Amino acid sequence: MVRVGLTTERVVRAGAELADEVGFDQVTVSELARRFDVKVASLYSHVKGSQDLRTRIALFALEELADRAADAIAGRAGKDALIAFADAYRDYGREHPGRSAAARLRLDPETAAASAGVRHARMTRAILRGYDLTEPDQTHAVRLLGSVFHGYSSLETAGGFSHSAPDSQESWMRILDALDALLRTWPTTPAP
Amino acid sequence: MVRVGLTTERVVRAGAELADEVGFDQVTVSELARRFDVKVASLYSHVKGSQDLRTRIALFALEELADRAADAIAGRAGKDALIAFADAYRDYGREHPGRSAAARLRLDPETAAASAGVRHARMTRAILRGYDLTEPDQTHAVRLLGSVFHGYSSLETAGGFSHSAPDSQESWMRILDALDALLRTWPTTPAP
DNA sequence: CTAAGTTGCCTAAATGCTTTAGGCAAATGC
DNA sequence: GCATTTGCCTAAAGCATTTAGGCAACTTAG
Repeated sequence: MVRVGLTTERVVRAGAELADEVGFDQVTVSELARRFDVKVASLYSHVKGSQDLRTRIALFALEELADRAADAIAGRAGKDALIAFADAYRDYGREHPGRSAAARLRLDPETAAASAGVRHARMTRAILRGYDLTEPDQTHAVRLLGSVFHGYSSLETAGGFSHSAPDSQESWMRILDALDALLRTWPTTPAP
Repeated sequence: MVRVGLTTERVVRAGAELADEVGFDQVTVSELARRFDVKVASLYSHVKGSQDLRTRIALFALEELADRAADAIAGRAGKDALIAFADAYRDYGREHPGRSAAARLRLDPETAAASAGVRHARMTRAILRGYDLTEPDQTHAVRLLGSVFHGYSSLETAGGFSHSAPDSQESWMRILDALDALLRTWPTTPAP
């Protein structure tokens, strides 16, 4: 009996790769076992089950994405920072569609609170310090940016913007220009 | 043998209700059979299988949502129309989380092209006629609005905005104010 | 270096969802 | 009333999930 050297870490990482290949909701403990050339039951020592595996992949993706975003904004400010930050999200979604979908998994409140999700929120606030927003407008803006990054990435991955002009890259740049302009002139009071 | 009176229509509708109760990705042909008090195999005359069922629920949701959005914008223009339209999306997500998730299912290109998705795109363009955007800025704006509606609804359903101030309704209103302002002053050329 | 303990992977088995094949009975139409 | 279509059935095979219990291979202490 040869030991493959499984650990929770390695299982989750392989799960993330599998997600990128076949889609996050097609990730299965059985397929993972096949890839490790190991019996299914063996994985249950490292992962509580299918749901636990998915949650762990989600946490892993959130962490990885937060690391990338942090790298992207380091040493930048203002619009530069906004663009680098936004690009980190979009690029992650294009390079790792499965992990990106995983990062959007609904987590229960305690898990979410202990996840890298809070780093994402903090970084978004940091970006917004380059603009002149008072609380609670800053919170509204955090939610807007989250929605746009999340939504755009999701639609783009679903193929929503392919096969039609102008290309996605063009729209993305113009949307970021627009968001930058919006944040600089954020309407304090409802427009007439 | 009593006949229940199954049709594809009824099966799909029940599937949509099931999705709202247990979540779109927990929808199962078996559970549906249980609810109709019918054997599983019986459903396979009405639906090709699990994947087909999910796709049909997605198409149903897209249609229903398009109808609602169309009602919402009828007789309105400008910011009024924008808000009514956006609210239709958000309300649908809150009333029908499962169907709303279904509407975000990735469809293959031909299916998508034949779906109510194209009505959504057309309506979004109609909203934007109230603003002074030239092509291709209109397309960029369509994509931005799609991302925001999609993303906000998805994050809100995931519980992202609960348990923190200000409440989601407040943010939503301020975000729509901001989008309206943005569309009225859409930056034609990248800001410096 | 060996014995004891721990860990890693195994076999076995139950449960449940999916899907196909083929059959009988109820509704429908001539 | 009879034939056809349609609706739901039984049966069975395949695969994913999950738990229980076992043996072999590492690790560590004496």
